[in-house]
Amino acid sequence: MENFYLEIKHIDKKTKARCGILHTPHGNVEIPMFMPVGTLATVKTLSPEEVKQLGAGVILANTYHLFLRPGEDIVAKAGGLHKFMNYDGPILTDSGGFQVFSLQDNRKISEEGVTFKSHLNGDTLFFSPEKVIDIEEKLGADIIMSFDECIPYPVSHEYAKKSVERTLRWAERGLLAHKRSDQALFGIVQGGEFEDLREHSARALSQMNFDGYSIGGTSIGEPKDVCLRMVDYSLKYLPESKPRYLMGVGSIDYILEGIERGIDMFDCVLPTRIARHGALMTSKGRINIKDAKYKDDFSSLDGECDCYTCKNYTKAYLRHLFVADEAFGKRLMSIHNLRFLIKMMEEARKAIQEDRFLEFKDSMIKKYGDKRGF
RNA sequence: GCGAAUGUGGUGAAGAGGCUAACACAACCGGCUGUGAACCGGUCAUUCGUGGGUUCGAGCCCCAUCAUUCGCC
Repeated sequence: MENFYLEIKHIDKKTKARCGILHTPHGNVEIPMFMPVGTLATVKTLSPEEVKQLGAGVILANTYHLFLRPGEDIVAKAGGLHKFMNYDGPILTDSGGFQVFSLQDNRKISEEGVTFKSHLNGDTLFFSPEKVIDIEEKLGADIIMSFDECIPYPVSHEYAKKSVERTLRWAERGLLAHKRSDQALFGIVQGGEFEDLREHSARALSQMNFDGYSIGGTSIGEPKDVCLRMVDYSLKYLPESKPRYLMGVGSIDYILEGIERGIDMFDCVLPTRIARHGALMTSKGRINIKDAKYKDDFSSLDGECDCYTCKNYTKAYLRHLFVADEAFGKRLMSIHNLRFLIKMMEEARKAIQEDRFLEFKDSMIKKYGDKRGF
C-alpha cells in the first residue's frame, strides 16, 4: 500500500527503541504511540475533538462490536467510520479475534472460522477471515487487523501449535480477500509463550508482506516475564521496516518495556476504563479518587500534567463528581489518564531522539516502582 | 391524662424460640491491560431501646420501664 508506510527517524543508541512517523491516508502520526480505544466508534465519554486535542494519533474501533451494532452496512452507508464518527484522523479496526476469545463459552472454532453467539441477543453468528476483512473494508479504517485466534494462557504446546498454524492460514486468506488499496492490513503474531511457535508465526507472517505486524496473545493474565518473552520471541523475526504493534498493552511499565524492544504502537482500554472507575495515573503513582482523603483536597490531580482536567479542576471536585456518579467526572478523568499516557509517549520519543531512552525508562519506573503498577 | 401501634447497624429493613442476625443502600478499601466492563470484589450489628423474668436455648414469649408515632380528652 502506497500511502501507508513507516518512516523511522532515529533508533536509540543503547536500546532498540525507535521513533519516527507513520504515514496513513488520514494523516501522519508519530511513533511510538498510544492509541485510545473506541470500541463502538467512540472513545467512551469523549468527543473526537477532545481525543485529538490530547495528542492521540490513532483511534481504535472494533469489528465485532460494530458488526453487531449498528452493522457494517450502516457504517458504509454513512460514508465509512471517519464520517460516521466525525473523526478525520487515522482509525484502526481490531478484527474481533480477541472478542471471540473473550466469548470463550459461546464459540466454536473450526478451520473455516468461528461460530459464536452474540453477547447482545444470543444470535448464532459466524466469522471467517474473509468475512472479517469484508466487514473491515466496509467500516473503512486506515489500518485493519487480520482475524486471529487469541489463545489463552496457559495452554499446551500442542494446542498452541495447532492454533498458530490455523491463524497463519487465516492470515493468508485475509490477505487474499483484502481488496481496498487505501487500507493497511496487519498480521498478528501468536504462539503463546513458546519460542519456536512465536518464531514460526513471525517468520511466516513476515513472508506474507503485510503492511504492519502486531503481537497478540499477551496481557491475558500471564506473568510479566512471560509477556516480555513472548514479545522478544516475536519481535526477533519481524521486519524492522514495518510498524510493530503490541496489542492490548497499556500499563506504564509494560509500554516502556515494549518501546525499549522496538514496539511502535500500543492500545489499551486501561486508561479509559480505570478512569471511569475512579483510578487515575499520576506522576506520583496511581490514585483512587473515591478515597475519603480527597474529600477536601483542593489541589489538582497532578501538578506535572498539562491536561484540561488538571489545569481546571481539583481532586475534591473530581471525587464529588465520581461519588455522585456524574458523567462529567468520568469524562474529566478519561481526559487526564489518556493525556498522561500520551504525554509519556511524547517524552519517550524525545528521549529516543536524544539517545537517553534507558534513563528515561528507569526514571519513570523508579517513580512508579514502589507504587502499584497500572 | 387515657388508649393503640412501633422500637433490630449510618439508612431502609428481613427475622413469628434453635447453628456465626438475611438482603439492599450508604460508608470505607481494592481491582480492572486488542472494552460482553459507568463494572467486579472485599470490609462494615460480639448484638436486636433499657432492666428483669420464663426456657437447655430469647431479636422472637412474659413483666416493668423509657422513647417515638397516631387517636381521644
